[in-house]
Amino acid sequence: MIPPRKKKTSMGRQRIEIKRIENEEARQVCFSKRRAGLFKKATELSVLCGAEIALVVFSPAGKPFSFGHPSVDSVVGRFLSGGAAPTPTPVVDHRMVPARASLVHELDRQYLELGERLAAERARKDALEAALRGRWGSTAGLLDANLEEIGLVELERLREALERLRWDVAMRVNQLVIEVQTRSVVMAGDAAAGGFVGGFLAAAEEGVVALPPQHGFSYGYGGIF
Amino acid sequence: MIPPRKKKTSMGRQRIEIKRIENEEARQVCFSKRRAGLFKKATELSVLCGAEIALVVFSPAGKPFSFGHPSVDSVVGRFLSGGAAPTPTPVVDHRMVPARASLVHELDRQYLELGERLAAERARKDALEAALRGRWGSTAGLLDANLEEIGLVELERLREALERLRWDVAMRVNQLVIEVQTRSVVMAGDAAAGGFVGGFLAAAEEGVVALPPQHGFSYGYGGIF
DNA sequence: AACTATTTATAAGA
DNA sequence: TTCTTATAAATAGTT
Repeated sequence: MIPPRKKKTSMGRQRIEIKRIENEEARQVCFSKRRAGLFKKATELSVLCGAEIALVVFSPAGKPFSFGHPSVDSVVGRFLSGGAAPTPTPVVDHRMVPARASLVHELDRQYLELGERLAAERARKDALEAALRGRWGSTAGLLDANLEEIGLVELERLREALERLRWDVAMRVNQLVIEVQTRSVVMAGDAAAGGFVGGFLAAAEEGVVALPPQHGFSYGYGGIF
Repeated sequence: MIPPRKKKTSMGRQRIEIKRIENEEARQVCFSKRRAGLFKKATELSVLCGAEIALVVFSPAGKPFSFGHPSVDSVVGRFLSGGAAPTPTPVVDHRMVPARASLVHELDRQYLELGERLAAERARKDALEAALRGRWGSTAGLLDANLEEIGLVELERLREALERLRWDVAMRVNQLVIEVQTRSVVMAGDAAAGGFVGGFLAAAEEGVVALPPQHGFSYGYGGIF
């Protein structure tokens, strides 16, 4: 019996790397699909487990989507007003500020955060020095590190270094973009070959400009970074 | 020919109806798994498409979990204020607390002052980092190079390496948070002791989930990295 | 928007 | 909880 050979009409799902999709159209398509999937998952979680959920997503184009159970407002409200602890704040690293700070108290929080960070910088400097030499000073290097074995202190060190590197590279790239732009005719061929500059020019055309993140200064909270 | 009978050690994934799970334990297990999945999806969406996302989830037990890119507050703030572009400085809603107006003003001044002092402190730290950065590169051949002299190809390679590393670190942190959460009781005492680990644990106990590492780069999409 | 081949997520069980 | 396994569900690349 001859198995009716069905021609493969599709390559099927391919594995992809989780990093920014540079192609604009592909990015938009992916966004649409995954947004749908994300909202579905959120809905299922709230139904299955009775969990309260608030989900707000802005598309790359700036269009807002939201889901809330019972409602975005109620959940966000509960989250924001959850723990305005007026009591003695234990010494907490600035990055670990409880995620429930109120939007209204944001300025207060940043003020405290700065103070805490300032103290933390001083207090941690020595430990930092030790950790650095001990772990990274003479090893194969940052890029070869086995993340599984990295501890919290080293992780923090890594984060800071990354932040700084990212900034340095971004600056260097901006410079290159400017240089390249001034001789676009000459570089046209090379840009296409490398892809990197081309991508940046494309980004530049979108009006994208790397902001100077005051060196390791993080506004974000509610997370490690 | 006797087909080697493989005993089915598992029923595999079974299809379930999307309705409230009445069994409390099963509900908790499901919540844990699906929460992890949901946050992963949210992270992937933000990375792949550069979408701004705020996700807040309360477990059946009332424990809060959150994820935000760039931060929960910034996204929620943008959402509440009608889709305006996110501002580097989170919006403070004065309307809700009119009595605080002057206080806010004063805080604002002190805030700036603190920032200046912090900058000085940071400068010292930078010197240290610079030195260390040089050593890492000795093997990798990238990090110790003078960025001024790095060409496009190398820059692209560096970018890719950073991209990967950034993701790995974020994942590793998420994993640590999860691990730590499972020992919150044991570690509770240490958390109060303060310091980086203490703060980390404190944050973890509150269900804080690591943010995607794209802080410092402004408008949701189009960033360099 | 629809179609599949695959990858990914996850329900059960241990 | 964590690990495993079989299977359901999501989705990347195409049409």
